[in-house]
Amino acid sequence: MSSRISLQPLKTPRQARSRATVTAIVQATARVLARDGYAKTSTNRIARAAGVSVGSLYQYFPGKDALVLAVARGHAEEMLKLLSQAALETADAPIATRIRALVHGMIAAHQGDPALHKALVEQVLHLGLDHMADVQKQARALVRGWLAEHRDELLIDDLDTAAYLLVTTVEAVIHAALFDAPERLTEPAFEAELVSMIRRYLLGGEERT
Amino acid sequence: MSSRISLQPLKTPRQARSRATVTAIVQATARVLARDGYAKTSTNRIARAAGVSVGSLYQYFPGKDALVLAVARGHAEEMLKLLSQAALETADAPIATRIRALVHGMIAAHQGDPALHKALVEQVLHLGLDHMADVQKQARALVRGWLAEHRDELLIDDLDTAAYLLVTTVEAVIHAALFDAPERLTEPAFEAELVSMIRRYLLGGEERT
DNA sequence: ATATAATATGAGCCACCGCTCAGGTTTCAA
DNA sequence: TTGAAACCTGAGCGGTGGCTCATATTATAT
Repeated sequence: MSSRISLQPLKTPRQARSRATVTAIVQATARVLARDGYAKTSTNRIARAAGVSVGSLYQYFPGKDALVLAVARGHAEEMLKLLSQAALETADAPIATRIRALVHGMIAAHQGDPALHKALVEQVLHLGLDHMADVQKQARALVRGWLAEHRDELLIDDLDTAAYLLVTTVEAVIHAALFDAPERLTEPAFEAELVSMIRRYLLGGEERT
Repeated sequence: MSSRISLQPLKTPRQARSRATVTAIVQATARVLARDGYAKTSTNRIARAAGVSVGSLYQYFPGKDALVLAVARGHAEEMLKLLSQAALETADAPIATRIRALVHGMIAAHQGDPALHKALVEQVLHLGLDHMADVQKQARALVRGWLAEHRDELLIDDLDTAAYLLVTTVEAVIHAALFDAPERLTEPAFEAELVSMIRRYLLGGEERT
């Protein structure tokens, strides 16, 4: 199913000039993706937006997919950093607070450039998730570790499945909202409800919302 | 953003022969979508797979998108039917049972043709969700009504937000699993965990999984 | 200063895609 | 039986997209 074609950059730039070219191309990819959406994103367009010729583009990237993947990887790593940072900052806070912080962070991270996120979700599905498998694995490991810290306070037993479910749920729900009603992401009610779903899943409790 | 172009079929077939052609085309669309994925799906391919000429195709559908939408709509309505049916069949059962039945039904419905579902998710994102908005609205209304039936037993207050969150979560989680690990859908642990997340969200409770 | 490697250019090839249209075949009603 | 309407056909048009390659420019090493 998933192509085994390498999507890694081809030649690694040696001079400062070419390194600038490469970053310009990646940034342009993000811009075009955000502005024109998936369908209208072409290598020629990207090259033009980067102020670079198509030839240069193909000197460093094997094709369109590699570019998109590069952008997607960058963003995924941003998310990952954000996640671990939020976990660190709330290290001593009660669990409920930590949950809120994590969910809030994830939602906030998607506010920035919704159009880009939409295009990326679309494209990543198209390319196949296996190219992002490692990043997702890291995210799950992070959450799993965090669940383990609070193990005795939690209702769940199977930490692996729980971590998978949590990561998937938060990501998927945010993405879904992004697509069919971006303004919902800013509504406090939405965030609060997602938080309380997770909180009750992990902690139980009879308190109403 | 979203095109206002009508995606309805153009001419309505009058003779039995042409009705057969139309259904053959729609079915072929589903097959090609499932087999070749979004990228390689073209009108010529669909026509060939349907044993029909492109010309015939364009006599009944304004374009590629209309075809995909027709398939997507069909599947969405199947889901809807399945949902309301499951709700009816468990009308007198305790809530926990109903939750399990609904989740199980949704998961089971995606077992059939995972590849087709993948392609559809991809395509629907690509076309814009607004074309499916009515179906999703119906689904939310259904769940909302079902929540209202049990209102006094539930911890939630804002039924609308809850319904939105529930529909989105179940759909999104299933789709996510479909993409990065289809076999997970068959694991009982996965289903059980999703069920208990929802159960505790709605009912609270301290019982462990 | 000069040779060599690294980098950049962009017109254009080829393959494919959505879609049309002029002309054939089948069905139906009178 | 016959004419009109419904239906089907498929070569091919216009367009685009991914990608290459012959050539030009710039950096580096000696």
